[in-house]
Amino acid sequence: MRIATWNVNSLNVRLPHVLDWLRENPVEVLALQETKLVDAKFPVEALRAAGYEAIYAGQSAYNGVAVLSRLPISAVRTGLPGFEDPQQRVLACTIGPLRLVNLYVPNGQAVGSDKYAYKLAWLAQLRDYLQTELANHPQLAVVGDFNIAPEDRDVHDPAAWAGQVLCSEPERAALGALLDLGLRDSLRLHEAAGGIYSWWDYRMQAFRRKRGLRIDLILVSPALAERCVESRVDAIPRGWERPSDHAPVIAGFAPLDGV
DNA sequence: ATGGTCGTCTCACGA
Repeated sequence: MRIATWNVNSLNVRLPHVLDWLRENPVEVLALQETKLVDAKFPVEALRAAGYEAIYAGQSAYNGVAVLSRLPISAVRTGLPGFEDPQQRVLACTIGPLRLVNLYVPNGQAVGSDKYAYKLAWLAQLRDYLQTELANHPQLAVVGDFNIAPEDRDVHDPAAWAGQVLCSEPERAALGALLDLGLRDSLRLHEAAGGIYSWWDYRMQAFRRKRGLRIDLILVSPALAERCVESRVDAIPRGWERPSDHAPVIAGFAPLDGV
């Protein structure tokens, strides 16, 4: 089973890329962030024709998360329990033996800003939620745009980014608290090298200059980590015409235990 | 050269 996550920065604009990518990479599950679509405008039919069922939690203009799956989806929930929020950033579901939590973590704008405080509060609530999900679902994957580069090897210029939003110590500590639950960063199960990124700013020709950050992650529970045989970023779509600023991340698993 | 680009609810804001 292969799963993937991709911040598409408007599914309205990026639907052709998603369909093209799925033709080449027919993963069982694709989690999307920043769909920026109200639910009434979600392209259910185009995705069904491509072989994918969809669930989605959208809003106008900002945020929005969705899960596409070749297999039936059940036990759907949106949002963080105990955290009232009109921003659509969390979508959890069960697909066969897999429990999936799809996240669009707040960006945080700048260290010290109101949005940064919201990000840290959100991440603290997320930790409690994931503790519960992990207790209920041993085969748990937590995927999405985390808007945090875990370590300096995930940053093209760590000195320039030191202390900045996406790299600050409180953000990394909040991510560390998720890892302390027992979740593992799947890419690091297989790859120790730096220079692997999933997001490149649209400005300054950052992609051409290889100036990126790895902020899109697939975290896996211990039972999934044992079965994880592959995890990588597919940077190719970032080079397509009119791309998202993020690339898809893929993880592959040996057959999972049935539910 | 202290910006530079995208997407959207577009002359402003969020990322």
